[in-house]
Amino acid sequence: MVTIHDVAARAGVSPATVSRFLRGQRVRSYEAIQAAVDELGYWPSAAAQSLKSGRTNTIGVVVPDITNPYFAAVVKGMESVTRTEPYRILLANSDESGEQEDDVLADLVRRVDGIILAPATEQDQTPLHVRDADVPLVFVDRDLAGGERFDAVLVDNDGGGKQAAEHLLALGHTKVAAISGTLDTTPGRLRREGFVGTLAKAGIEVPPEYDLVGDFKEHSGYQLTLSLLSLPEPPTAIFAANNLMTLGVLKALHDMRIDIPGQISLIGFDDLDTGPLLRPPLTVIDRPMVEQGVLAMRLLLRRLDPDEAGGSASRIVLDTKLIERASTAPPGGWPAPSRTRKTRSR
Amino acid sequence: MVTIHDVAARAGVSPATVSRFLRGQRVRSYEAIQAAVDELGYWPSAAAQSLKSGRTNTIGVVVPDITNPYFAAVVKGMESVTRTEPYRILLANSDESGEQEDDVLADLVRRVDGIILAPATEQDQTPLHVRDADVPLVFVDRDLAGGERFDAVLVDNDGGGKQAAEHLLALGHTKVAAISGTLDTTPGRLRREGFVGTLAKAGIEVPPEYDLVGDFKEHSGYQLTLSLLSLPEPPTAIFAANNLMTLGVLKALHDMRIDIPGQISLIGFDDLDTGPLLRPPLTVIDRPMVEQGVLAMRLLLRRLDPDEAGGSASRIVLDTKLIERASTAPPGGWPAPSRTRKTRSR
DNA sequence: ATCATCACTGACATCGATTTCAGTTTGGAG
DNA sequence: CTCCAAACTGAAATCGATGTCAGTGATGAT
Repeated sequence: MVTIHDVAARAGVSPATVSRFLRGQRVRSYEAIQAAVDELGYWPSAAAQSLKSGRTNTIGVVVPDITNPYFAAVVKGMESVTRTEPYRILLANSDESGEQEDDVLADLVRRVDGIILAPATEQDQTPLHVRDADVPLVFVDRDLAGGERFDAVLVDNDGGGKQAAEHLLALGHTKVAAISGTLDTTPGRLRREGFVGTLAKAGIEVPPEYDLVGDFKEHSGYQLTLSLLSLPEPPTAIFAANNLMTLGVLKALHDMRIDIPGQISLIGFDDLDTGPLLRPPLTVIDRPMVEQGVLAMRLLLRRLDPDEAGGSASRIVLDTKLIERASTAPPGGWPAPSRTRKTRSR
Repeated sequence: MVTIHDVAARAGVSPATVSRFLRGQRVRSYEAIQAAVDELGYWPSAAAQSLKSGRTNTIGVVVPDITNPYFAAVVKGMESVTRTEPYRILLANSDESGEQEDDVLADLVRRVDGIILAPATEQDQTPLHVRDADVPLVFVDRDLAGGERFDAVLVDNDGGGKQAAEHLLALGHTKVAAISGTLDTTPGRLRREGFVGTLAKAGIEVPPEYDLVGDFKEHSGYQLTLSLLSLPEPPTAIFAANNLMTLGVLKALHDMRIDIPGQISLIGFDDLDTGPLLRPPLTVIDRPMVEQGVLAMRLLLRRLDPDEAGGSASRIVLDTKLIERASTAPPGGWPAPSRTRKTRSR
């Protein structure tokens, strides 16, 4: 490895002068130094720089599942911000597991300047210890109980659940099932509350056998749908609380040859690239994805900027939006009460 | 920040002894040291360790687009391997651009112990300079001209193109279009060659207006399909060389109200989670995804293991597999010649 | 020619952990 | 009780870059 000493020796100056030159200060023998740098192909050691400066120029990003298109988009948004900065992203999967998250965080705090986290559960307090290590922490997608003093980029999950419920109500559904995500995550809990609560206000109770809880993974959407179909009286509409579970529901309905939306309407949370191309095109609650990553990374970089750091926590909450496609319709072929419906496809 | 000196002071020993204890050597006052470590919440500084050891315990991963489900799956595979190792993944997007890739690589070589790369182009020689920095390099998905001396995990792209062609031939198609990926990437070039070459051997030429080249992104699949449809004589089948372009084709065909496979058959390369759920379920050339990431990471870690390093380059080539679904059928409703077809759906 | 000023330079200490080397302590044998 | 080998310990050097500080050299004014 070629060090700053080698460059200094070849240029006939001291390492201090080479260092000054590299940091843009004026130096008498800059030509000789530049030549030495080029000829030796010198690049400063990141480890040595980190040790001296206390900064790693690295951001830790922990998501539950990078193959979930939502998180992939969020990470891409983050990446687009760091591209023009000296920062890089250290990526880790928690696999929706609190323990794995803990392990990974313990390791990350030693290596990064800041962390963006989508916590596996709301209850886990480990992430708060990250603060002890003086590593700024930003939440994205999911919040933490007691995490109010941290920056966060969230969406209005409750409002999204409400939009889904109102859509089904407007179509005239009364036998409505919810497949929620893990209830100790922010989106799992709030989407359900928004959905079930709105139905309750309209006088429609979701009975326990319709009020199911999955784990945000495709398989649970599939399984829970099968259990719904085995009920003596299956629902006429299903709300699935994230993209992967929605796919699971869709697969199960296909496998059981259920007509959508003829027999059962399906509304999901989070749009998919393939959303408009599915059988049938999915009605979903959509939200900004790439933008969430961009915002989260900007918040974090602001904390890392010595001029701008400090200040109270920024808690950004983005709005969700209903995208009506063809997977929802009035129940049992009955006409929708008092409302014109346009089926949209992108 | 609490250092090894603080621990040493509290335990009444020298830093050297603390260091030895932490590395598992026998030490007289291990109880006092352990207590001091716990009470102070000491974790060794990664930067200092890297400086001393010359290792960062970090692997750089550069892919063209993390939102492509294929690459997301590959990265997940890599992650599953590093989980049980002390290594972490530094992720970067090249966005299919050689220049961005160069920038990122120049930065990465200073920070990582090894790099896994899916090169943006086959021609770019920059990655070879990575070798100069003594950083082991493994290719995944895509190869580099002159990169034969590096480890690589690839698939039989040529064979995959051939499978696609044979499938369409068996169905009786003669007016067949190909939407290839960038031709200066391995998969772009080889999939086209396998496809066009196989058709040629069967006596079917793909005329220039059917022989189109996209950029692996959805939009190009969309645009090129529109251009195919505007021809006086559109093809009866389209082969799209990756998942995203296939979606673009599908959207274009939907938007133009083309019946699939009635008017045009579509076969893609790379399966999607939603593949079986699309309108119609897609016939594709499939290949291992997560497994490719696993294999690539294993190869790299082997190079990094001082006991096992060395040795000549491992070049792993995996097989592709045809998955027949409903997006392909004989042209113009004609019956397939001499072959029974089963439509599979997962 | 002399001196004050400014621009630049190099020796050295530093960041935190590890390793070497020259001790010191311990335990057991005699 | 003495001595020796084995086990353990701490001071100091090291990894590579950078910041401090006490200069050295150049420049301009008188």
